[in-house]
Amino acid sequence: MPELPEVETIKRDLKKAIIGKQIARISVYNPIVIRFPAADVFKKGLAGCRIKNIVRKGKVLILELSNGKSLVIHLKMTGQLIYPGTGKSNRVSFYFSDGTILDFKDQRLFADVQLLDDWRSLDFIRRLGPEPFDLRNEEFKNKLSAKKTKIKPLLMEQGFIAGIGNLYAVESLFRAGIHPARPSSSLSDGEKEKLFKAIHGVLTEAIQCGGSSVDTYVRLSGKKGSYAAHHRVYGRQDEPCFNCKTHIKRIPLGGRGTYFCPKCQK
DNA sequence: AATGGGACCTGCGCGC
DNA sequence: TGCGCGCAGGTCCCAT
Repeated sequence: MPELPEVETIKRDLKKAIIGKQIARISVYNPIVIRFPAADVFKKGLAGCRIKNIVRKGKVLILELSNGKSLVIHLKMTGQLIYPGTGKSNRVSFYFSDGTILDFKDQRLFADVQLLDDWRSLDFIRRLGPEPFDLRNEEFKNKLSAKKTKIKPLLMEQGFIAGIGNLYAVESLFRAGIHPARPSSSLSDGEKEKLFKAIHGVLTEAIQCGGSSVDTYVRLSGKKGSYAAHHRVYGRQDEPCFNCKTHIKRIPLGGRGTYFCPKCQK
């Protein structure tokens, strides 16, 4: 699932590949994924634009265009951007004036794209919490103290902190040795700091690896990210903990599969 | 007010 | 072999 490290990887890949390129035309194979505006307006609004800059906010990817508008893309779970593409996308293909193609694909039809005048005024963006790498330890501690919610669903809340999903929430909590169902406010100062460092460590390493290719995630080139080999708990139900050999448990929390070591995480 | 659960979707793996 | 079911999860929406 594309979370912060995966979207950041795609952003960096895109920056190297398509900055300055001009969109000549667009093919829409399934208009449902175009959230705004209507498909014909979307196509007309993009034709002739150049890609000026690419930004990431949480899990959202923003392509800033030469006409001042922005293409806002959320990959949700199975969205993919492929470049150079073939035009054989199941959702949308962007044809550049140099003949190359950017394919936007999606298996489950959850991902969406929209063409906006001002991406900063989009509700979802405005409600986002701080970027993990912009957040300071002290601030993070205060935010945790103010909440009584279970820590794992809280970390996945985009309005609390931006970009963390199920996978990186459980990996961070394992590293910090914290049980995922602990109330946020019950964490000691030391635990809060440990968690802060764990989040930074996990996200940093995942970005260095180009993300985690579980399910359908691939980089812009179509190649996989390599961080899945470093997962310590995610998807490892009933397998032995790398630290203590205890079997990894899976419980539903926040409606999602939550993996943890019952011995290492208290 | 905060929290939990279902809906949205489709491919895959499992058990019978 | 083949079918049906559960699961995967980001976000929105509704109910409690």
